[in-house]
Amino acid sequence: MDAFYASVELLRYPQLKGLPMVIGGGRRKVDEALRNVPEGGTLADIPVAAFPLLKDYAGRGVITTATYAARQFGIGSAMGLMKAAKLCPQALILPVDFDEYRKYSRRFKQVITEIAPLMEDRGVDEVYIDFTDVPGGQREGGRVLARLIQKSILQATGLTCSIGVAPNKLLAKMASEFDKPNGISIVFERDLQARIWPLPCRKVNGIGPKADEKLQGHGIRTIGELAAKERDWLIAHFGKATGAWMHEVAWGRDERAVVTESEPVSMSRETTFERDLHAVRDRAELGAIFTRLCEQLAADLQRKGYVGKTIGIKLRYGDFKIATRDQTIESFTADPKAIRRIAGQCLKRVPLERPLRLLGVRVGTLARAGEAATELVASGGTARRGKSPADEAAAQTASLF
DNA sequence: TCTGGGGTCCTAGGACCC
DNA sequence: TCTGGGGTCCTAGGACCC
Repeated sequence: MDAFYASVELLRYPQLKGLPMVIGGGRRKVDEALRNVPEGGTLADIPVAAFPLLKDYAGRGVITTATYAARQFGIGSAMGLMKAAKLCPQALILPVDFDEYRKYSRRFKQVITEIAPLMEDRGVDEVYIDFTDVPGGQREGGRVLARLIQKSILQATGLTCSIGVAPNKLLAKMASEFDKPNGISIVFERDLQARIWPLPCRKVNGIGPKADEKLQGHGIRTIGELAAKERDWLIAHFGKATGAWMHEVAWGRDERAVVTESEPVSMSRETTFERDLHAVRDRAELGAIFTRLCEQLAADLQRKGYVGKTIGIKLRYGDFKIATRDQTIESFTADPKAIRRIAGQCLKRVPLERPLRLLGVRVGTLARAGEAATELVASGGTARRGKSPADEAAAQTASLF
Protein backbone atom coordinates (compact mmCIF):
# COMPACT_ATOMS: atom_id res chain seq x y z
CA MET A 1 0.00 0.00 0.00
CA ASP A 2 1.29 3.46 -0.87
CA ALA A 3 2.27 5.60 2.14
CA PHE A 4 -0.34 3.56 3.98
CA TYR A 5 -0.77 5.35 7.32
CA ALA A 6 -0.63 8.80 5.73
CA SER A 7 -3.07 7.77 2.99
CA VAL A 8 -5.57 6.50 5.55
CA GLU A 9 -5.32 9.82 7.41
CA LEU A 10 -5.99 11.69 4.17
CA LEU A 11 -9.26 9.82 3.82
CA ARG A 12 -10.62 11.63 6.88
CA TYR A 13 -8.64 14.83 6.43
CA PRO A 14 -8.85 15.33 2.65
CA GLN A 15 -8.03 19.00 3.14
CA LEU A 16 -4.43 17.92 3.77
CA LYS A 17 -4.00 16.32 0.34
CA GLY A 18 -0.82 17.35 -1.39
CA LEU A 19 0.72 18.82 1.76
CA PRO A 20 3.85 17.50 3.41
CA MET A 21 2.66 15.43 6.36
CA VAL A 22 4.16 12.80 8.61
CA ILE A 23 2.69 10.19 10.93
CA GLY A 24 4.49 9.45 14.16
CA GLY A 25 5.62 10.87 17.40
CA GLY A 26 4.58 10.39 20.97
CA ARG A 27 0.84 10.07 20.68
CA ARG A 28 0.06 12.17 23.70
CA LYS A 29 2.06 15.17 22.58
CA VAL A 30 0.47 15.31 19.15
CA ASP A 31 -2.96 14.63 20.59
CA GLU A 32 -2.61 17.65 22.81
CA ALA A 33 -2.04 19.78 19.76
CA LEU A 34 -4.95 18.21 17.92
CA ARG A 35 -7.25 18.79 20.87
CA ASN A 36 -6.97 22.49 20.23
CA VAL A 37 -8.64 22.00 16.89
CA PRO A 38 -11.84 24.10 16.90
CA GLU A 39 -15.19 22.35 16.73
CA GLY A 40 -16.21 22.07 13.11
CA GLY A 41 -18.90 20.18 11.25
CA THR A 42 -16.86 17.16 10.20
CA LEU A 43 -13.19 16.29 10.31
CA ALA A 44 -12.93 17.45 6.72
CA ASP A 45 -13.98 20.96 7.79
CA ILE A 46 -11.10 21.48 10.20
CA PRO A 47 -8.95 24.24 8.73
CA VAL A 48 -5.47 23.21 7.68
CA ALA A 49 -4.05 25.96 9.88
CA ALA A 50 -5.41 24.16 12.94
CA PHE A 51 -3.21 21.09 12.47
CA PRO A 52 0.02 20.77 14.45
CA LEU A 53 3.28 21.52 12.69
CA LEU A 54 6.36 19.36 12.82
CA LYS A 55 8.46 22.34 13.96
CA ASP A 56 6.31 22.69 17.09
CA TYR A 57 6.74 19.07 18.04
CA ALA A 58 9.24 18.58 20.80
CA GLY A 59 9.63 15.00 21.79
CA ARG A 60 11.01 11.61 21.00
CA GLY A 61 9.94 9.44 18.20
CA VAL A 62 10.39 8.50 14.59
CA ILE A 63 8.37 8.90 11.44
CA THR A 64 6.35 5.84 10.55
CA THR A 65 5.09 7.24 7.26
CA ALA A 66 5.61 10.40 5.25
CA THR A 67 3.38 11.60 2.43
CA TYR A 68 5.01 11.83 -0.97
CA ALA A 69 4.94 15.63 -0.62
CA ALA A 70 7.00 15.28 2.58
CA ARG A 71 9.41 12.85 0.93
CA GLN A 72 10.31 15.63 -1.51
CA PHE A 73 12.11 17.24 1.40
CA GLY A 74 14.17 14.16 2.11
CA ILE A 75 11.96 12.90 4.92
CA GLY A 76 11.58 9.15 5.15
CA SER A 77 10.33 6.35 7.34
CA ALA A 78 12.23 5.62 10.57
CA MET A 79 13.77 9.10 10.55
CA GLY A 80 13.87 10.89 13.90
CA LEU A 81 11.22 13.58 14.18
CA MET A 82 13.71 16.22 15.23
CA LYS A 83 15.75 15.66 12.11
CA ALA A 84 12.64 15.71 9.95
CA ALA A 85 11.59 19.01 11.52
CA LYS A 86 14.85 20.53 10.35
CA LEU A 87 14.28 19.29 6.81
CA CYS A 88 10.68 20.46 6.61
CA PRO A 89 9.48 22.50 9.61
CA GLN A 90 6.15 23.35 7.94
CA ALA A 91 5.19 19.69 7.55
CA LEU A 92 2.11 18.63 9.46
CA ILE A 93 2.32 15.87 12.03
CA LEU A 94 -0.41 13.45 13.00
CA PRO A 95 -0.39 10.76 15.68
CA VAL A 96 -0.41 7.07 14.79
CA ASP A 97 -3.91 5.61 14.89
CA PHE A 98 -3.22 1.94 14.54
CA ASP A 99 -6.83 0.85 15.04
CA GLU A 100 -7.83 2.87 12.01
CA TYR A 101 -5.02 1.44 9.87
CA ARG A 102 -5.93 -2.09 10.91
CA LYS A 103 -9.48 -1.45 9.79
CA TYR A 104 -8.33 -0.49 6.30
CA SER A 105 -5.80 -3.30 6.34
CA ARG A 106 -8.56 -5.84 6.83
CA ARG A 107 -10.58 -4.23 4.04
CA PHE A 108 -7.93 -4.27 1.36
CA LYS A 109 -6.89 -7.81 2.25
CA GLN A 110 -10.47 -8.98 1.97
CA VAL A 111 -10.71 -7.42 -1.48
CA ILE A 112 -7.60 -9.35 -2.51
CA THR A 113 -8.66 -12.73 -1.16
CA GLU A 114 -11.97 -12.42 -2.96
CA ILE A 115 -10.04 -12.18 -6.21
CA ALA A 116 -7.03 -14.36 -5.37
CA PRO A 117 -7.41 -16.58 -2.28
CA LEU A 118 -3.72 -17.50 -1.90
CA MET A 119 -2.56 -14.47 0.04
CA GLU A 120 0.28 -14.23 2.54
CA ASP A 121 0.03 -11.55 5.21
CA ARG A 122 3.23 -9.54 5.53
CA GLY A 123 2.06 -6.98 8.03
CA VAL A 124 -0.47 -4.23 8.03
CA ASP A 125 0.26 -2.82 4.58
CA GLU A 126 1.83 -5.59 2.53
CA VAL A 127 0.98 -9.03 1.16
CA TYR A 128 2.22 -11.66 -1.25
CA ILE A 129 -0.31 -13.11 -3.65
CA ASP A 130 0.09 -16.33 -5.61
CA PHE A 131 -2.18 -15.86 -8.60
CA THR A 132 -0.66 -18.59 -10.73
CA ASP A 133 -3.97 -20.44 -10.83
CA VAL A 134 -6.37 -17.51 -10.73
CA PRO A 135 -8.40 -17.33 -13.95
CA GLY A 136 -6.83 -14.65 -16.14
CA GLY A 137 -3.78 -14.50 -13.88
CA GLN A 138 -1.43 -15.09 -16.80
CA ARG A 139 -2.85 -12.45 -19.15
CA GLU A 140 -0.29 -9.81 -20.13
CA GLY A 141 2.18 -11.33 -17.71
CA GLY A 142 -0.21 -10.71 -14.82
CA ARG A 143 -0.85 -7.05 -15.56
CA VAL A 144 -4.56 -7.54 -16.15
CA LEU A 145 -5.12 -9.12 -12.76
CA ALA A 146 -2.84 -6.60 -11.04
CA ARG A 147 -4.95 -3.82 -12.54
CA LEU A 148 -8.13 -5.49 -11.35
CA ILE A 149 -6.75 -5.75 -7.82
CA GLN A 150 -5.68 -2.10 -7.82
CA LYS A 151 -9.05 -0.96 -9.08
CA SER A 152 -10.98 -3.10 -6.60
CA ILE A 153 -8.91 -1.88 -3.65
CA LEU A 154 -9.32 1.74 -4.70
CA GLN A 155 -13.06 1.25 -5.04
CA ALA A 156 -13.44 -0.41 -1.64
CA THR A 157 -11.06 1.79 0.35
CA GLY A 158 -10.06 4.88 -1.61
CA LEU A 159 -6.42 3.76 -1.28
CA THR A 160 -3.78 3.09 -3.91
CA CYS A 161 -1.16 0.38 -3.96
CA SER A 162 1.81 -0.71 -6.02
CA ILE A 163 2.09 -4.22 -7.37
CA GLY A 164 5.10 -6.19 -8.56
CA VAL A 165 4.52 -9.35 -10.57
CA ALA A 166 7.32 -11.90 -10.89
CA PRO A 167 8.06 -15.64 -10.83
CA ASN A 168 8.83 -15.60 -7.10
CA LYS A 169 8.48 -13.58 -3.91
CA LEU A 170 12.02 -12.20 -3.98
CA LEU A 171 11.62 -10.63 -7.41
CA ALA A 172 8.00 -9.60 -6.87
CA LYS A 173 9.01 -7.64 -3.79
CA MET A 174 11.70 -5.78 -5.69
CA ALA A 175 9.40 -5.25 -8.65
CA SER A 176 6.75 -3.70 -6.41
CA GLU A 177 9.13 -0.81 -5.72
CA PHE A 178 9.89 -0.05 -9.35
CA ASP A 179 6.83 2.07 -10.02
CA LYS A 180 5.54 3.76 -6.87
CA PRO A 181 2.97 5.00 -6.11
CA ASN A 182 -0.01 3.34 -7.79
CA GLY A 183 2.16 1.41 -10.23
CA ILE A 184 2.40 -2.06 -11.68
CA SER A 185 5.69 -3.64 -12.60
CA ILE A 186 6.19 -6.99 -14.30
CA VAL A 187 9.55 -8.69 -13.97
CA PHE A 188 10.41 -11.85 -15.89
CA GLU A 189 13.33 -14.16 -15.27
CA ARG A 190 14.95 -12.84 -18.43
CA ASP A 191 14.96 -9.30 -16.92
CA LEU A 192 17.41 -10.29 -14.20
CA GLN A 193 20.50 -8.82 -15.78
CA ALA A 194 18.91 -5.59 -17.01
CA ARG A 195 16.62 -4.73 -14.11
CA ILE A 196 17.83 -6.53 -10.98
CA TRP A 197 21.60 -6.67 -11.25
CA PRO A 198 22.09 -2.88 -11.38
CA LEU A 199 20.29 -2.48 -8.03
CA PRO A 200 22.21 -2.03 -4.77
CA CYS A 201 22.39 -5.19 -2.62
CA ARG A 202 20.34 -3.40 0.02
CA LYS A 203 17.27 -3.81 -2.21
CA VAL A 204 17.24 -7.53 -1.49
CA ASN A 205 14.69 -8.32 1.21
CA GLY A 206 16.92 -9.76 3.91
CA ILE A 207 20.10 -7.79 3.23
CA GLY A 208 20.07 -5.05 5.84
CA PRO A 209 22.53 -2.38 6.88
CA LYS A 210 25.02 -4.78 8.48
CA ALA A 211 25.24 -7.26 5.63
CA ASP A 212 25.36 -4.41 3.12
CA GLU A 213 28.23 -2.76 4.92
CA LYS A 214 30.17 -6.00 4.97
CA LEU A 215 29.48 -6.57 1.28
CA GLN A 216 30.66 -3.07 0.48
CA GLY A 217 33.78 -3.79 2.46
CA HIS A 218 34.49 -6.43 -0.18
CA GLY A 219 33.71 -3.98 -2.97
CA ILE A 220 30.30 -5.51 -3.66
CA ARG A 221 27.72 -2.78 -4.19
CA THR A 222 25.21 -4.16 -6.67
CA ILE A 223 23.30 -7.40 -6.95
CA GLY A 224 25.16 -8.02 -10.21
CA GLU A 225 28.48 -7.78 -8.40
CA LEU A 226 27.12 -10.20 -5.82
CA ALA A 227 26.09 -12.60 -8.57
CA ALA A 228 29.60 -12.48 -9.98
CA LYS A 229 31.05 -13.90 -6.77
CA GLU A 230 31.62 -17.62 -6.46
CA ARG A 231 29.20 -19.41 -4.19
CA ASP A 232 32.12 -20.87 -2.21
CA TRP A 233 33.64 -17.44 -1.76
CA LEU A 234 30.37 -16.14 -0.33
CA ILE A 235 30.10 -19.15 1.97
CA ALA A 236 33.67 -18.61 3.17
CA HIS A 237 32.94 -14.98 4.06
CA PHE A 238 29.32 -15.08 5.19
CA GLY A 239 28.79 -18.58 6.51
CA LYS A 240 27.17 -21.62 5.01
CA ALA A 241 23.54 -20.58 5.17
CA THR A 242 23.88 -16.87 4.47
CA GLY A 243 26.51 -17.30 1.78
CA ALA A 244 24.50 -19.86 -0.14
CA TRP A 245 21.37 -17.75 0.24
CA MET A 246 23.12 -14.64 -1.06
CA HIS A 247 24.23 -16.56 -4.13
CA GLU A 248 20.69 -17.74 -4.79
CA VAL A 249 19.05 -14.33 -4.44
CA ALA A 250 21.68 -12.66 -6.61
CA TRP A 251 20.64 -15.03 -9.37
CA GLY A 252 16.97 -14.25 -8.77
CA ARG A 253 16.21 -17.66 -7.35
CA ASP A 254 13.68 -18.09 -4.55
CA GLU A 255 11.55 -21.17 -3.94
CA ARG A 256 9.63 -19.98 -0.92
CA ALA A 257 5.93 -20.71 -1.02
CA VAL A 258 3.21 -18.15 -0.42
CA VAL A 259 2.13 -19.06 3.11
CA THR A 260 -1.52 -18.34 3.79
CA GLU A 261 -1.75 -19.48 7.42
CA SER A 262 0.62 -19.01 10.33
CA GLU A 263 0.53 -19.04 14.10
CA PRO A 264 2.10 -16.28 16.17
CA VAL A 265 5.33 -17.12 17.98
CA SER A 266 5.29 -14.32 20.52
CA MET A 267 3.45 -11.21 21.57
CA SER A 268 4.88 -8.17 23.26
CA ARG A 269 4.27 -4.66 24.49
CA GLU A 270 6.93 -2.04 24.90
CA THR A 271 7.15 1.66 25.48
CA THR A 272 9.77 4.36 25.16
CA PHE A 273 9.55 6.86 27.99
CA GLU A 274 9.21 10.56 27.33
CA ARG A 275 12.45 10.99 29.24
CA ASP A 276 14.96 8.44 30.49
CA LEU A 277 13.96 6.97 33.81
CA HIS A 278 16.03 5.68 36.66
CA ALA A 279 15.18 2.43 38.40
CA VAL A 280 15.53 3.90 41.85
CA ARG A 281 14.68 7.55 41.43
CA ASP A 282 11.68 6.88 39.18
CA ARG A 283 10.71 3.62 40.77
CA ALA A 284 7.03 4.43 41.22
CA GLU A 285 6.58 5.63 37.66
CA LEU A 286 8.46 2.66 36.24
CA GLY A 287 6.50 0.23 38.36
CA ALA A 288 3.21 1.66 37.11
CA ILE A 289 4.36 1.49 33.48
CA PHE A 290 5.58 -2.05 34.01
CA THR A 291 2.27 -3.20 35.45
CA ARG A 292 0.35 -1.51 32.64
CA LEU A 293 2.46 -3.22 29.98
CA CYS A 294 1.78 -6.60 31.60
CA GLU A 295 -1.94 -5.88 31.72
CA GLN A 296 -2.03 -4.76 28.11
CA LEU A 297 -0.09 -7.82 27.01
CA ALA A 298 -2.35 -10.15 28.99
CA ALA A 299 -5.37 -8.47 27.41
CA ASP A 300 -3.84 -8.90 23.93
CA LEU A 301 -3.27 -12.60 24.57
CA GLN A 302 -6.77 -13.14 25.93
CA ARG A 303 -8.45 -11.19 23.15
CA LYS A 304 -6.63 -13.24 20.53
CA GLY A 305 -7.07 -16.51 22.42
CA TYR A 306 -3.46 -17.36 23.23
CA VAL A 307 -1.47 -18.41 26.26
CA GLY A 308 2.29 -18.61 26.60
CA LYS A 309 4.94 -20.03 28.85
CA THR A 310 8.07 -17.99 28.15
CA ILE A 311 7.87 -14.61 29.79
CA GLY A 312 10.50 -11.99 29.24
CA ILE A 313 11.45 -8.38 29.55
CA LYS A 314 13.40 -5.99 27.37
CA LEU A 315 15.25 -2.88 28.42
CA ARG A 316 16.78 -0.20 26.31
CA TYR A 317 19.26 1.97 28.12
CA GLY A 318 19.92 5.63 27.52
CA ASP A 319 22.84 4.64 25.32
CA PHE A 320 20.50 2.50 23.20
CA LYS A 321 22.02 -0.77 24.31
CA ILE A 322 19.44 -3.50 24.76
CA ALA A 323 19.20 -6.18 27.41
CA THR A 324 16.67 -9.02 27.47
CA ARG A 325 15.88 -11.67 30.03
CA ASP A 326 13.31 -14.39 29.89
CA GLN A 327 12.10 -17.34 31.86
CA THR A 328 10.09 -20.35 30.82
CA ILE A 329 7.51 -21.43 33.36
CA GLU A 330 5.76 -24.76 33.83
CA SER A 331 2.27 -23.90 32.71
CA PHE A 332 0.82 -21.69 30.02
CA THR A 333 -0.69 -18.42 31.10
CA ALA A 334 -2.32 -15.23 29.89
CA ASP A 335 -2.86 -13.87 33.39
CA PRO A 336 -1.63 -10.31 33.98
CA LYS A 337 -0.55 -11.03 37.56
CA ALA A 338 1.39 -14.15 36.60
CA ILE A 339 3.06 -12.31 33.74
CA ARG A 340 3.86 -9.41 36.00
CA ARG A 341 5.35 -11.71 38.65
CA ILE A 342 7.64 -13.62 36.29
CA ALA A 343 8.57 -10.50 34.35
CA GLY A 344 9.43 -8.87 37.67
CA GLN A 345 11.82 -11.73 38.42
CA CYS A 346 13.42 -11.26 35.02
CA LEU A 347 13.87 -7.58 35.73
CA LYS A 348 15.85 -8.39 38.86
CA ARG A 349 18.42 -10.24 36.76
CA VAL A 350 19.36 -7.26 34.64
CA PRO A 351 21.58 -4.29 35.53
CA LEU A 352 19.46 -1.33 36.58
CA GLU A 353 22.00 1.31 37.45
CA ARG A 354 22.00 3.13 34.14
CA PRO A 355 19.18 5.37 32.84
CA LEU A 356 16.43 3.49 31.05
CA ARG A 357 14.84 4.58 27.81
CA LEU A 358 12.47 1.71 27.09
CA LEU A 359 10.76 -1.10 28.90
CA GLY A 360 9.04 -4.05 27.22
CA VAL A 361 7.32 -7.27 28.20
CA ARG A 362 7.06 -10.32 26.00
CA VAL A 363 5.30 -13.68 26.08
CA GLY A 364 6.58 -16.45 23.83
CA THR A 365 6.14 -20.18 23.30
CA LEU A 366 2.50 -19.54 22.53
CA ALA A 367 -0.33 -22.03 22.27
CA ARG A 368 -3.99 -21.55 21.54
CA ALA A 369 -5.85 -21.06 24.82
CA GLY A 370 -8.10 -24.05 24.17
CA GLU A 371 -5.33 -26.44 23.27
CA ALA A 372 -2.73 -25.55 25.86
CA ALA A 373 -4.40 -27.49 28.69
CA THR A 374 -4.26 -30.69 26.66
CA GLU A 375 -0.61 -30.23 25.99
CA LEU A 376 0.06 -29.54 29.61
CA VAL A 377 -1.54 -32.82 30.68
CA ALA A 378 0.35 -34.67 27.98
CA SER A 379 3.69 -33.24 29.07
CA GLY A 380 2.98 -33.62 32.74
CA GLY A 381 4.14 -30.05 33.25
CA THR A 382 7.44 -31.17 34.64
CA ALA A 383 9.76 -28.62 36.13
CA ARG A 384 13.46 -29.20 35.91
CA ARG A 385 15.02 -25.80 35.99
CA GLY A 386 17.33 -25.29 38.94
CA LYS A 387 18.72 -22.17 40.43
CA SER A 388 21.10 -20.53 37.98
CA PRO A 389 23.91 -18.13 38.84
CA ALA A 390 21.71 -15.38 37.42
CA ASP A 391 19.04 -16.27 39.94
CA GLU A 392 21.58 -16.09 42.74
CA ALA A 393 22.59 -12.65 41.57
CA ALA A 394 18.96 -11.66 41.43
CA ALA A 395 18.46 -12.67 45.01
CA GLN A 396 21.13 -10.18 46.00
CA THR A 397 19.69 -7.35 43.94
CA ALA A 398 17.44 -4.94 45.76
CA SER A 399 13.84 -5.65 44.92
CA LEU A 400 13.12 -2.56 42.91
CA PHE A 401 9.87 -3.70 41.48
C1' DT B 1 19.06 15.37 15.22
C1' DC B 2 19.37 10.89 18.16
C1' DT B 3 17.11 6.68 16.81
C1' DG B 4 8.91 3.61 17.68
C1' DG B 5 6.50 -0.65 18.28
C1' DG B 6 5.53 -5.25 17.05
C1' DG B 7 7.23 -9.03 15.06
C1' DT B 8 10.38 -13.34 12.90
C1' DC B 9 14.39 -16.01 12.46
C1' DC B 10 19.18 -17.33 13.43
C1' DT B 11 23.25 -18.37 16.29
C1' DA B 12 25.69 -20.11 20.03
C1' DG B 13 26.66 -21.97 24.53
C1' DG B 14 25.19 -24.68 28.37
C1' DA B 15 22.17 -28.00 30.74
C1' DC B 16 20.37 -32.21 30.42
C1' DC B 17 19.11 -36.75 28.59
C1' DC B 18 19.79 -41.31 26.42
C1' DT C 1 42.99 -43.77 34.49
C1' DC C 2 41.28 -39.14 30.17
C1' DT C 3 36.57 -38.67 29.02
C1' DG C 4 31.21 -40.12 22.62
C1' DG C 5 27.67 -38.62 20.04
C1' DG C 6 23.23 -37.09 19.13
C1' DG C 7 19.27 -34.71 20.44
C1' DT C 8 16.20 -31.14 22.79
C1' DC C 9 15.34 -27.21 25.52
C1' DC C 10 16.52 -22.84 27.43
C1' DT C 11 18.56 -18.31 27.29
C1' DA C 12 20.71 -13.88 25.33
C1' DG C 13 21.80 -11.26 21.69
C1' DG C 14 21.47 -9.60 17.10
C1' DA C 15 19.93 -8.88 12.21
C1' DC C 16 16.18 -7.80 9.76
C1' DC C 17 11.37 -6.56 8.32
C1' DC C 18 6.82 -3.77 8.15
